[in-house]
Amino acid sequence: MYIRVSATWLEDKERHESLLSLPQTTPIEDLRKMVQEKTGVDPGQQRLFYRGKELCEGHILNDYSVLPNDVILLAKRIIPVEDKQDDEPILTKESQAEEGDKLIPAKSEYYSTGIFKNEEEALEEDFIFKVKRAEHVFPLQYEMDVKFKDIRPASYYIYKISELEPGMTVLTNCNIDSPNELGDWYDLLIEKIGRTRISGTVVMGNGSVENFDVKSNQEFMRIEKADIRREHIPKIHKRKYPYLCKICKDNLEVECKICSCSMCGGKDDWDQILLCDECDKGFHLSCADPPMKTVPDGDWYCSSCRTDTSEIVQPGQKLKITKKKPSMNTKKRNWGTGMACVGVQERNDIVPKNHVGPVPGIEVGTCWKFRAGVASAGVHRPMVAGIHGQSSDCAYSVVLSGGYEDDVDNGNEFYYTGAGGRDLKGNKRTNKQCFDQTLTRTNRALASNCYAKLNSREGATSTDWKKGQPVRVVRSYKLGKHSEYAPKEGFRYDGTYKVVKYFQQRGQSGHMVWRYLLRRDDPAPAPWEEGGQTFDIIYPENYLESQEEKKRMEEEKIKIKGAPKNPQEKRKRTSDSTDSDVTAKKPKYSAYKLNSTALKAINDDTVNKQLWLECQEVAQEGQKKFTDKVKEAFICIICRSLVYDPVTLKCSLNICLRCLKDSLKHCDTEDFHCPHCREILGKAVTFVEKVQEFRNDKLKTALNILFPGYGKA
DNA sequence: CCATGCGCTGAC
DNA sequence: GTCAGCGCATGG
Repeated sequence: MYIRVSATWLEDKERHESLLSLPQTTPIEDLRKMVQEKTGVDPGQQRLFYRGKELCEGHILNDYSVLPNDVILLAKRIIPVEDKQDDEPILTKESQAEEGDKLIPAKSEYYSTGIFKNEEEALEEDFIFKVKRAEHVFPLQYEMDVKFKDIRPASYYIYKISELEPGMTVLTNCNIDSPNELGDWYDLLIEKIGRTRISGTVVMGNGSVENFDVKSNQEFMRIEKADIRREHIPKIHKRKYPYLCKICKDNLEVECKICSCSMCGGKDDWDQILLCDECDKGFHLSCADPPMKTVPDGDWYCSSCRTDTSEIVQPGQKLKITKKKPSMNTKKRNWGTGMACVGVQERNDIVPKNHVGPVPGIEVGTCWKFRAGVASAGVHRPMVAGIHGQSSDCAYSVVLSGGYEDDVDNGNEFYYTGAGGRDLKGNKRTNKQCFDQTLTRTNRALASNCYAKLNSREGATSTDWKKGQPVRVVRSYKLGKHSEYAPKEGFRYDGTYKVVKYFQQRGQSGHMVWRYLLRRDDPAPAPWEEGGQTFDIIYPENYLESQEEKKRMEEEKIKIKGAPKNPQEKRKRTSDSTDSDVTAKKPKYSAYKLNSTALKAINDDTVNKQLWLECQEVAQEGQKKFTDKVKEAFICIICRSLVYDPVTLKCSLNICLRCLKDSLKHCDTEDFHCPHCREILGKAVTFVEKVQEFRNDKLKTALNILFPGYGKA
C-alpha cells in the first residue's frame, strides 16, 4: 500500500509531502528510516502522528489502522542527549565558567569579595558583582551577576514602633494575596500608623499596591544604603519567610520529590532541574527519561505526560496488539502489501449491505482497478469471496473471476460454480476441488434468487426466470483466459442477472459442485453489445502517483548499483502510450434520463424546486454525477448523510426528522435557532410538537425512488 | 508462469 | 468470537 507523509515546516518545499510505498505490516522503526530517506529528518528527531496518535516503536502501521493514501504528519522532536551528534557543543557548568574568564578581578570601595570588571577602566557602577542569595531567603542557592545599583546591603536594624513615622520607607513582609500569611519582603511607604496596623503603599518591582495594611506586630526594617566598606559587619537578623515547600520545610538536608527533582529528590544542581509543562514536576536533566544535557527549546513533557508512550493512550483508543506479528522467517519478503490486505476506505452508505438490484449512480460498464474499489462502491462488498449474500435472504452480487474450472461464460448467459469444496488449509485462498460442495451459506443464498421452491438436494428451475431476485454481476480481467466477455483490466460491472436454474453436478475434479445458470436482465445494454460502454478504470486516490513514485525509486536504486539500463524498455513504454492515445476513445458517461415516476416525484417536491433543478442540470454528465449531486444537495446538516425522513424548514433547509428532534432535546426551554439561518423558530419545547408539520413526504418519496432501499440499513 | 503469505470483510 | 473466501504483491 502507499501512504503520504506531510511536513509543511520543512524548508525544502519538495519534501513537504512524500508518497511512501510499504506494507501495512511495516514496523514504525522501518517507517522512520523511509521517512528519513524522503525528508532527510533523522529518525531520532521524527515525531510521526496519525489521527492524533503518535506512532511509536514496537508497533506496526496496521496497529494504527492506517489506510492507503492516508496522511501521516511529521513533526520534529527535541533531541534527547543520546541522539546528539558528538560534534555538537554541550553547555555545562564548566563552559559557563569559561565565559566568565574575560572578567578581571576588581576592588570595590563598598564590598569586599567576588567583584569583577569587564575592562581595566571600568567605574564602580559598572562592576559586576557575583552575588549569592542568602540561604534563609532562598534555600536553594545560586549565584548571579548584578550591577552596583542593583545591590542593597542586607538590612539588620529593626525599628521600634515608636520610631516609625508617616513618609518613611521601610522593609517589611507583605502577602498581597493572603494578608494574614507570610509573604515576601517589600518596601513600604508608610502613610498611616494605627494602633494595631500600619498602612501604606507597597512598592513592588513593577508597580505598587496602595492602602495596604500590615499588622504592627510585624518587623519593620531599616533600608541600608551602600556605604564605604565597614570594618565590623553587623549581625544580620534572620528574616521570616513562608516555607516554599510545606513537605520538606525547605530543609536542604532532606531529599524532597515534591519541591525538587521528582525522580531522585535531590536538591543539588538546582539550575539543572527542568519542570514538566504538563504536570509541573521537576526533573534533573540527567534524571529525565530520556536524559538530556541541555534545556530543550519550547515545551517539554516528562515521560508520563508525553504522548508517545503507548501507556498514555486514552481509553477506547488503546492500541490493540496485532494478532500476527510479521514473521521474520520468510526470507524478508514483503508479504501483505496487496491492495486486498487494505481496508475499504470509503463506503457506500446510500444502499444498505443487503441491497438487491443495481446501485444508484453505478452504470453498467463502470470499471475499477481493485476489488477494494468494487467493494467501496457497494457493488460487491466482500474483498475475496465471489458470492455476496446471506443464506437467510438471497445473493446480492457475484464476481466472475475464472477461478472455477466448471464456469462457462456466454456473455448474456453464464454458468457459475458455487463456493467451497476446496481445502484451504495453510492459509490458502484457492485450491483444487477436494470434496463435495454443499448448498449452504452463500451457495444457498444464490439458490434463493431463483424463482422456484428451494431444493437443496436436486436443485430447481425457475418457472418464470424474470421473476427471480436480480444479482449484480462483476467480471474480472482474470476471466480473460476462458471468456471473451472479460474486461482487459480490473473489474467491470455488467448489470443485473437472474438465476434461471441451479443443479448439482460432478465437476471436472470428480467432486460434486453446485452450478447456477444466470441470464442477463438489465435495461442497459451490456458492454459488449451495441450501444454498450466500458468506462475508464477507477483507481484508488493517488494510486497512479504512488506507482510512478515507486518506479522512480527503483530506477534510482538500479542507477546507484550501476546496472546498465535497457534502452528498449523505455522505447516500448513510449510506443505503448502513443498507441493507447490513438486507439482509446474515451467513453463519456451519457446524459442520465430520469424515468417518468422519478421525474414526477421530483416535480412534486416544490419546496426544493431550486435544488432539484441544479441536480437535473448535472444529469447531463451522467447518472453518477446526478446521484452525487443529489447526495450533496440533500445532505442533513447534523448527521452529514442523505436526509432520512426529511423535514424542510422555512429557509428550505432539509434535515432528518430524528436529527432535528435530537437537537431539540438538548435545547430544553431555550429558544431553538435554525441550525442553518439561525432564525429563532420558537421555544424548543413547543417546536418539538410543531415539527411534524414541516415533514416533507414529497422529498421522501422522491429520494426513495432514486435510492431504493435507502434507510433500510 | 506459479506458489506463497498476508490482512481484509462479511456471515454465522 | 470464529471461519470462509473467485485478492494482491512478491519472488523464484
